[in-house]
Amino acid sequence: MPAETRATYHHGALREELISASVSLIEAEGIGAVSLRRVAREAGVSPGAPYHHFADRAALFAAVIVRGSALLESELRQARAQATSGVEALGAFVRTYVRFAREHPGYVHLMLRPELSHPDRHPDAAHAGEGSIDLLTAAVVDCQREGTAPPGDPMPAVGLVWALAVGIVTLWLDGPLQERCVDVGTTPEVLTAQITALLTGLMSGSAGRA
Amino acid sequence: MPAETRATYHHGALREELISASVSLIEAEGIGAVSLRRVAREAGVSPGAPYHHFADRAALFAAVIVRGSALLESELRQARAQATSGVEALGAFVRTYVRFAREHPGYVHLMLRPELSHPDRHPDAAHAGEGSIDLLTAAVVDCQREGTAPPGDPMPAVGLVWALAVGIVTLWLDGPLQERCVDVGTTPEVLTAQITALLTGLMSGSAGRA
DNA sequence: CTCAGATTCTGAACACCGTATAGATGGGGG
DNA sequence: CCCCCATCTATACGGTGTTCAGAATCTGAG
Repeated sequence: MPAETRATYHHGALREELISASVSLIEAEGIGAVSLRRVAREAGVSPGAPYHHFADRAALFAAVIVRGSALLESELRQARAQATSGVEALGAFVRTYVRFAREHPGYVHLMLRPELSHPDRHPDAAHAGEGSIDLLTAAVVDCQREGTAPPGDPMPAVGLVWALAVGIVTLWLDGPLQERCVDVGTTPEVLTAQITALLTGLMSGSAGRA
Repeated sequence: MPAETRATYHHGALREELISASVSLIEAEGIGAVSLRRVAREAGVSPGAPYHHFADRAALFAAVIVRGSALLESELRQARAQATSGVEALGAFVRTYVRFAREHPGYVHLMLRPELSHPDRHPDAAHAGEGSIDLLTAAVVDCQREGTAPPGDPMPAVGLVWALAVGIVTLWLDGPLQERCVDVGTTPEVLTAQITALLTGLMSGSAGRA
């Protein structure tokens, strides 16, 4: 079943291996090195083979995103289960996302480049992250129950925490945050305090509607 | 001097027009539609012509980034001049960045995709954003003088504000923030409160070193 | 004004890319 | 057992980044 000049004519698990090969290739040589032909070559098949499993290149990348989002969501769910309060869960989410991006940069690089997966044509990729957003929303609602987030529409707070995580991850993957700043992923109590402060800011401002 | 089947054999200002055409093309058809040949065609010139002004495709995109960063920096400088405190300046920075991304998405899309400009091979693009970071750092130092940011290394606070801005802009350009959340760019007092709260969190935590 | 040299652009070429198609291969149901 | 059909190969087409020889034009020195 593995690659490496396989013996059988049929691959057996080409679809899954194309997804894995994409992730590995991004992590080894960067997103700029990823092409359908290259991924196929890496899996030991001809350039046309992927088209029996994916409609086009964007569909392959959409499948990578679906897999990565499921992985991330399960880690986020685990992080929330270990948290003892909504605010703690939010801090854990950001830390978990940053750690996930460091451990699986291939998935995250693709998640952050929607032009490669054409979410408008591949709705499964567009909706892949919704489970994670639901978790985030639930944690914000917990905060509202605990009085640590303003009542009303939780979406502004969700968007802000989400943006903070995406920003940290982006700057991390691109390099500048690694070079200039402290490793935010390994200082949980500081980050939790920052998330708390963020929600406090949301509370003190006239948020909820704007 | 304009494009559109020019009369003269020599273009006259091809370098600048290639940069502008890149930005326009991104804004009109998205980053996926941008290729060197297409940009050259848009400027009314043969595929080989750009190579007399740029070493390769990445060099053209690096020049776009340099121009966009200068534009952004001047707007950030203006925002800081109008602020009456360090914290207010930080809020103004984030709002200005978000507004800039909405008004000039072509520049920002390229700034957020370093694999297209190869910053390692084109150091001018790598250092293009440093002026803006210096402004951000100066504002954080102002906060430290005002007692609204913790003393010591300002970089953790700089990184956090920077990440927040990048995250909001990324989610905005990619769509999800537009669909789900409130327009954070038009609610200055709320955002300022959030930045204040962020710095308060940095202060209360054991920040500065980690 | 003339004309040589440097600069800018064209057009053809190369390898690689995404994608489509026709045909070879072989595993699974009658 | 054998035929069907999903899977894979081989090949082809247009588009892309890049190179290069040569044509067109600008420049400035005489």
